[in-house]
Amino acid sequence: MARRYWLLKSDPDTFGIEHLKAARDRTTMWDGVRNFQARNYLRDGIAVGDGVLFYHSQWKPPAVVATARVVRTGYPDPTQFDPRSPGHDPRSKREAPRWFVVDVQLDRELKCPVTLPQIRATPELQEMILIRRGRLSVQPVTADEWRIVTRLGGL
DNA sequence: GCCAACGTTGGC
DNA sequence: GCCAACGTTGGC
Repeated sequence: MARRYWLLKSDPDTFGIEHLKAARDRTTMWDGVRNFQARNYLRDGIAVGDGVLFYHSQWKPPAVVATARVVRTGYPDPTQFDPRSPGHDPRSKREAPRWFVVDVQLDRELKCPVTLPQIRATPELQEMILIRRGRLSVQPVTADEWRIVTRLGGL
């Protein structure tokens, strides 16, 4: 299967590019997603080797800041079983987990972040789910969109 | 911090 | 199966 592309949003106050750079192997488990549509992509859609646009949400302005690569896919989010975790979900059972994660490894930091206003202002990017439908923290990106965004970012 | 968009939940 | 209530997301 051809390599596919995704955009993953994270609030940098919780987990941002600086955290990822500091992580062991520059790799992190992408936990905490609690939206079913996003969950389905994490569980069923994303494959090892797929490309990731790392996006800082809740930032001024929000922006794509780096590319990353998927290094492990589709396993249960351990935080859902942890009563002390903010991600705890009492409805999750070990044998029937509700929430899933992938592992991503930092690839390249963009030379200049590609901001949401910039994306909105780019005619070729009008079909991005980021624009068409907000509030989805895991979303597919086309190969064309990937190429345009990374180019705007100076890669 | 507000609130709009959207999805899930649950009473009936 | 409808739909109002509720929770989450995320731009502003």
